[in-house]
Amino acid sequence: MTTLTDVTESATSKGEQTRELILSTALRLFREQGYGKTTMRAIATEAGVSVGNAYYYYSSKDHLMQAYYDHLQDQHRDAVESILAAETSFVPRLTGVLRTWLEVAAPYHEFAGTFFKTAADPKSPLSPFSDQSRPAREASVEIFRRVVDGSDLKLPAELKAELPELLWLMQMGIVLFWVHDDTEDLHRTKALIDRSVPLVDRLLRLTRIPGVRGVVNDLVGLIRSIKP
Amino acid sequence: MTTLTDVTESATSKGEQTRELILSTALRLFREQGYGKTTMRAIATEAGVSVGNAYYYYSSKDHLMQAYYDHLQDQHRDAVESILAAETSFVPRLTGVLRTWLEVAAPYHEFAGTFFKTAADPKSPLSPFSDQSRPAREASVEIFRRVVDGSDLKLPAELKAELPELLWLMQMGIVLFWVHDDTEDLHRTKALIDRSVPLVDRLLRLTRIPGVRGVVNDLVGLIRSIKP
DNA sequence: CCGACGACTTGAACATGTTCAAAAACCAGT
DNA sequence: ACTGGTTTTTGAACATGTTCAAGTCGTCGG
Repeated sequence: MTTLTDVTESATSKGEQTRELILSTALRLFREQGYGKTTMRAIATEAGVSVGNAYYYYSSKDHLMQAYYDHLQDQHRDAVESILAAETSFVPRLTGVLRTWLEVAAPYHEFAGTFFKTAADPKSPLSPFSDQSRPAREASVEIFRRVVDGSDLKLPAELKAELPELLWLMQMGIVLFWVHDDTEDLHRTKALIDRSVPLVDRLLRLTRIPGVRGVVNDLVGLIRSIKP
Repeated sequence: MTTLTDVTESATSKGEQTRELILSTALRLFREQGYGKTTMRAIATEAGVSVGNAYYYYSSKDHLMQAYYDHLQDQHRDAVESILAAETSFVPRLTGVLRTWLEVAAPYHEFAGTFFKTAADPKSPLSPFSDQSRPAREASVEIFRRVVDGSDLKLPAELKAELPELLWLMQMGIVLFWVHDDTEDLHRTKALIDRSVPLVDRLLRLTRIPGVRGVVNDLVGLIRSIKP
């Protein structure tokens, strides 16, 4: 299991070291006092650099969040590996991947609200639909593609091709639920995952019924038509 | 069809007049130059009051958006009346209600991005899931309840009871799509509405198939369990 | 008319994200 | 070691949302 300070591990050149120092300081402060209460001045002071220097490496406070998000993605990708290697049935694969996200993101739960606030702005590079977050998005969809491909699911090809993106969308929904979930130990979000995944599984198996098939095809067609 | 300046119609006391003046000035500037570029100072100057005075009536810039949102809701509720009165089949009823939203909100399309940015913050009173926006949300769900109840849809009772909230959620999704839609004349969002509504209709009719019925019941159960 | 009380209004002051011109540090190439 | 250029660093200045102590106005009981 990786930790936060890992971000400094791969530091090499002088400039890179400063960059990583600023990032890890920022993330620590975000975690300790929340995003809103953490000022750029505080980040700079704690990191032992000037305000302007922080802006030299991160052109805005939001970009520090972007960096955090990328870091989170990496952690999730790594943490999910063992599940994808060991498990072959669809339900535990998907459940595992989604619950792993919760674990990885847990330390930042409170701060995540502000993150998604920024991400909701279509003009922000942090928007999950923006061009700039395409790499992160595709990396995330890739995880779900592996969930599907490595499982015992039998599905019509067109649906199987779209499914990873749909699961990614499902995760977006769960994340939205998560940021609003202030129950102890996040048990409502966990319950949502544990109950919705089997439901998805049953829904997918329903596509064998002829009457359902036509609707699903239209649905896939609709999704294709609105995607780009 | 009501217009923006209507907000001043019901003005009575001195204070109320100033309040409405500030709001209409703010909305005009938001529309003309976007939310970000409109400063509180500009609003105050244009309205002929001091900055502090604007804060006396609206405790933050976000609250001016909240007020805008309420205004939008009212307009939508009124504009939808004729459709609900004239039409009895489900598809045109729902399509009409959704497209009417587009028309009412159109002048604020660009500014809406910023609106949903704020609304995405779980701690913001503008969040569609917050306590403070409960009245607006319930009013909106009420519209969809009328869409369902006044239509020729035949559905199992449990599903019919949950459907209005599901349609409200669908509208949230469409709005999310809308804020990202920068095509000419919003034709992608319109296409989404025109194609997804018949699909929803067909999906709902599928619930008559016994195999589907069980899954739908579980789905309704899941939704109920996570609602409060 | 007086005074007092609340509603309203003001603008300067504050906090914080961001910019930028200048200084410092660093790094060849000679 | 010197010089020219590039990278990095600095901190003061700026823009803008927000607060607040003080002022003004309107009204109502006496």
